[in-house]
Amino acid sequence: MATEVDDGPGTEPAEKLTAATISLDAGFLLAKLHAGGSVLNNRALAAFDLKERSYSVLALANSGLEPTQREMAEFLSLDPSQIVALIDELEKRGLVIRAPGKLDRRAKIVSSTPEGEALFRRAEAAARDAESAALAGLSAPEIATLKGLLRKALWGPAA
Amino acid sequence: MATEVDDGPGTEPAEKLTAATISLDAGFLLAKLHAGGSVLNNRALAAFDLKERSYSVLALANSGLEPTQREMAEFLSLDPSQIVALIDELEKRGLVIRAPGKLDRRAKIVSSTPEGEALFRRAEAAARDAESAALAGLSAPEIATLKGLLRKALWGPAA
DNA sequence: ATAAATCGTTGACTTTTTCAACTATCCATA
DNA sequence: TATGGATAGTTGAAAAAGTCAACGATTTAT
Repeated sequence: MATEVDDGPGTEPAEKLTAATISLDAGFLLAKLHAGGSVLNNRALAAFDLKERSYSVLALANSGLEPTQREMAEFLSLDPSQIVALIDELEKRGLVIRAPGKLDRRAKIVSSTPEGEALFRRAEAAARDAESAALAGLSAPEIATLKGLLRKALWGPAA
Repeated sequence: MATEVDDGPGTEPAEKLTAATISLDAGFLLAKLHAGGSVLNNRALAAFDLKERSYSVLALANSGLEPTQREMAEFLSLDPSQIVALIDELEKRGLVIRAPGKLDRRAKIVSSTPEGEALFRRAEAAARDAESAALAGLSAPEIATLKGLLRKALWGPAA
């Protein structure tokens, strides 16, 4: 991530390079939209002393799905050691707790404290607003279509 | 990014966490699909001693649009200093050249050498295959819709 | 019982990102 | 037509993120 995006997408200064063939590349488009959204997201989450990463960990801890750290790592496309650091931080702040896995005591299940849940609720609302800003160029049905396609690409028709 | 993705999407081992509300978050979906695609992309580009970053710079140099480094930086959501390093590398390999801007001599226009163009053609084909693999879960029309929505979100209905 | 595999953790290492200078050049305007 | 402020590229340093191999504790397979 770097410069650009000061007031959300749509405010860019010309973008003559959109004519380059790389702007038809899905990977590039995903990266660029993600980059712009990240700026807005992190800006919104900073009010809660969270970043995209710690927010997503907090979200999984709040899911009620009792995820292990390993599952979090895989789901978030992060190295297990990065999860350790993120959870250390959240745990230190009293937002999540580690508990030994019920049927596998090697694993640790991460869940949210009441404080963590309260913070998550507020952060979630802010993140939703940031997403709206990042996708302001799309209508509600278009956003639904977009998300549906992304989900299908990731997990197939099932999910 | 990190672990996962060994044979493209659709080969994941369960993904129980898809039920978490964060998997409805556009930012998360964009990041995750991009992460998976990046692994495939970089794997494919490694055969040409390129990474996603250097490939995208090479692509812009091959666009015929005579981009300046600044324009590249903004378009690729990178810091200008990162562009310097990427171009240094490509220039050292004889794939691109810097030329002073015609009407602004501060700016440097980056364009491709014949060698750079030849390499780009081959790398482009490999990148296309990697994209197909990353989006294997979608049909051709769905991919077109997805790209269209991403482009619209970024640049509005025009582009 | 034993061996191999897995989970979380640590620490080292590399890469990427961020940011503040600095030079050269451009632009505005007095 | 000078002069001041902005902008393009570059450099270098510092912070953050990513990669990877090892280890103890535990589980699974034999």
